[in-house]
Amino acid sequence: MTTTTARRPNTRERILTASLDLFLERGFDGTTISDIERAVGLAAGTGSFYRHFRSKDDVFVAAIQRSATEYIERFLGVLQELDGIDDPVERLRRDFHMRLDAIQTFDPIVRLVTAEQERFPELAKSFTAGLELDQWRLGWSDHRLPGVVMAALVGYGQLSQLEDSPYREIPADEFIDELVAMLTSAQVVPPVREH
Amino acid sequence: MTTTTARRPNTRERILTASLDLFLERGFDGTTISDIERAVGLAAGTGSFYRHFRSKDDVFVAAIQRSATEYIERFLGVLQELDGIDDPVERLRRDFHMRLDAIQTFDPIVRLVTAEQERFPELAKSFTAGLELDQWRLGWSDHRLPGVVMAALVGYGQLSQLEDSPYREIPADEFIDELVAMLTSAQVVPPVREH
DNA sequence: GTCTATATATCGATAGAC
DNA sequence: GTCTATCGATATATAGAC
Repeated sequence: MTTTTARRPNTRERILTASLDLFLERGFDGTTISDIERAVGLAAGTGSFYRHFRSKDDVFVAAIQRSATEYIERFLGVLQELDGIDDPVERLRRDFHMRLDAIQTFDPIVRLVTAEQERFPELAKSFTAGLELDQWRLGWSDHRLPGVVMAALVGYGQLSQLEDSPYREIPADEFIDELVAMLTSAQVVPPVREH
Repeated sequence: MTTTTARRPNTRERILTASLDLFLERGFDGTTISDIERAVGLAAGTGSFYRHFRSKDDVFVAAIQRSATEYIERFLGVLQELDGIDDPVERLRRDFHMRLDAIQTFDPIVRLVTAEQERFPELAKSFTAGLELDQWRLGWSDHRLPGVVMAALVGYGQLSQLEDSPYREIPADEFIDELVAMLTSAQVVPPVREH
């Protein structure tokens, strides 16, 4: 019903998703405009791409920012969902699963951004803003366990994605259950959030 | 005293170190031969580089492999040094410090290699061979704590290098001491190595 | 909105004079 | 061992026909 650009042709959207895949796979320099055109069904080598984006830099920034938005939205969504859970232990478990999912899903994108952060310095902030790791506000001096547990979760997220890592043998459920058990037995189950 | 190539002119060596810095900073594609020539004092744009290396791929592989060698040598050196320590707790502490140091020092290089692993698949193995994370051979089914602790160490290594991370406030000494304390109080202090 | 054709620039690499 | 000059390939981006 709008008359501007939301009509129908989603070529721009398809370029956005296809180019993100290519950037993740081959990096910024390793991806050519022709690659992007080919990926969305346009003839490679022709400048058809430029009817949808002004430059290669443009589509990179747009693709990353779209991911960052999606990331933060998912993060906040699950966080809201968590508020409906009464049992603090179960809430903690779900919280860990959500964080692990976020780490594993968006890790490649974060790596891409950090790899290209000399060229696009402002993009790095799009992600660091979303993930507040010290949400509990339990300082290191008060209790050490939460800090260790959170680090372990991040470490597991990294290690379980490595090729020959023994952590691939450990299911995420079990690892998280162990972290939750450590916290509960030490009686350190903080309120996950307060609004 | 040899007559082959070990005479004096260290231009090759200087290219090696300079190009590694450039690759780390700008990536493989982002670094040009002219950049390398300029960095070592040769006239940019002339092919003087090619009197020392046959191609850009060549210098990349050589630079990475040199780093991998240095990495493994340091790793094994500290490991040998560790054998001279009788107190198992102190040995564990030193072991953790060594691993953390390795993680933090070589993390940028590992990131570079993984980013470029489509172009140089064989290089990825240069590093994974060195760092055996399940050295203890304590499986997850036997004891869970060592797996959690090792993941925490890796996670701390990553998190303490992030810009705005609260983990920057936690000294490595304290974090490692906490991990060691957790293991000792649970009476899980494995022999770090057997030869 | 897509293609043809092309301008412009840069990069990796080589041949050859010094 | 370093520089001059250059080839060939490929990349971003543009102008214009359809």
